[in-house]
Amino acid sequence: MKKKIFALIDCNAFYVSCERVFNPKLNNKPVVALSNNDGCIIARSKEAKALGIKMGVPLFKVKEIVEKENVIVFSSNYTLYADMSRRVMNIISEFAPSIEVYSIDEAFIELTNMNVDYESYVRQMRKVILQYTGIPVSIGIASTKTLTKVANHIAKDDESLEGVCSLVKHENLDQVLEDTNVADVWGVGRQLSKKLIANGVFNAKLLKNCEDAWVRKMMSVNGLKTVSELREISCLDLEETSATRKSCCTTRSFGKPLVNLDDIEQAVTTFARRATERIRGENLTASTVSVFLRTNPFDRNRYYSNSSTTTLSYPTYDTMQIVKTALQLTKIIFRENYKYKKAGVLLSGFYEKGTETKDLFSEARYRSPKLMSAVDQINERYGSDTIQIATECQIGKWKQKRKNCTQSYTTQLDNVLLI
DNA sequence: TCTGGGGTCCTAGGACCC
DNA sequence: TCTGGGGTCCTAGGACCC
Repeated sequence: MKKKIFALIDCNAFYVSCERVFNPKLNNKPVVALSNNDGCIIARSKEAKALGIKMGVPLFKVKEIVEKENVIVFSSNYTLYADMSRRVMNIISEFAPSIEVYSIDEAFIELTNMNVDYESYVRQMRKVILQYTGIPVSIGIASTKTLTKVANHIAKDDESLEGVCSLVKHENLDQVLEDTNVADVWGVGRQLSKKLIANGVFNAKLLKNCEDAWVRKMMSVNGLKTVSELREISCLDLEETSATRKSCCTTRSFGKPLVNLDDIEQAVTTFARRATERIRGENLTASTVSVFLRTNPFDRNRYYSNSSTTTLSYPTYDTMQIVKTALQLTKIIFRENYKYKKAGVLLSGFYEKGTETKDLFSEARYRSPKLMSAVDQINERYGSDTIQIATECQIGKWKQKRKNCTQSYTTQLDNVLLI
């Protein structure tokens, strides 16, 4: 069988890079971007990494370094990041016959049947992405997706490679794998790496040489795929057509703990509305609604967490219907005298709109599409959350912390920079 | 004081069937 | 003294990814 060729394009410190595009003064300075609610650090510039700031740490734990070293801190601006991502992905699409957008800052492409010199071809792509968007990327090339991940790490770590690393005709792949910690292999997370290391499997080369039966027992079927891919046997194809999703969840931590049912209902209403708007945008109806509530899990003294799920008597994308259901579920699981920190609404059991099983009353139920599409159009034009459900329309006590957020430079006309 | 959000997949175990 | 075998489906929990 002909060897396949994949490339993985990964934006460097993506959120930080987005901020730098619109504020070049940030170049060469330590910069970090935060998760929602200004909780954890989820993107770091090279300079911030060099200060020892780890991925995913809560901001308050590195406060000293941040203050002492003048680290510049941004609240996350997903509107901006999503739009910049779209631009990067569009450029990548022009360079490859097929693309899998794997996350907001990553994409796989397949180069198998392209009659080009892979390395110089992706270098050209890298140059164009930087020129058109200002976003620097790293690219790994290899014969399996798992190996492109390894290649990508090397491209990021070794500056002499100028952003591109190919393992396609690498003389000593085994040496590369030996230098790769087992925990850094794609598909090996915290728990698995602990187990593997306890069994003497420290690096990717040792993992590659494990027996299949042992791997199957240790890491289940997906582990077997990972190991095969380390052996240059491609098991994971490019997933171009994003399969219709199976669930859609909107969840937030609250800016401060909530005690009253009223306040929580307000938040749940917003979550249910947003989730419904999202599935409506994908032309799906949902048949199952779940709500969950929980207190702060870091405070074990008075911890409470619960969820409740119900199946609707018919699938719908009607905001009012889903909000009503979500509020009923909220009342079921709510308990007095707890400080709630987080809640969420999960929709699932999807149907493509129109493929639901019809019954005698279907027509009567579908009286809302016109109203829903009017709402969607208004929100599209004037900004999401322009039209809300009445219970949301007070000052939300649950609103998140977002101390230092930049503007929507690329999606709001009045936020466009003046030069 | 302060600890993200959004997904997918696999497995084990229980309920149920004949 | 002694209690089958083979199957499906569902769910909760745990693992992984970014």
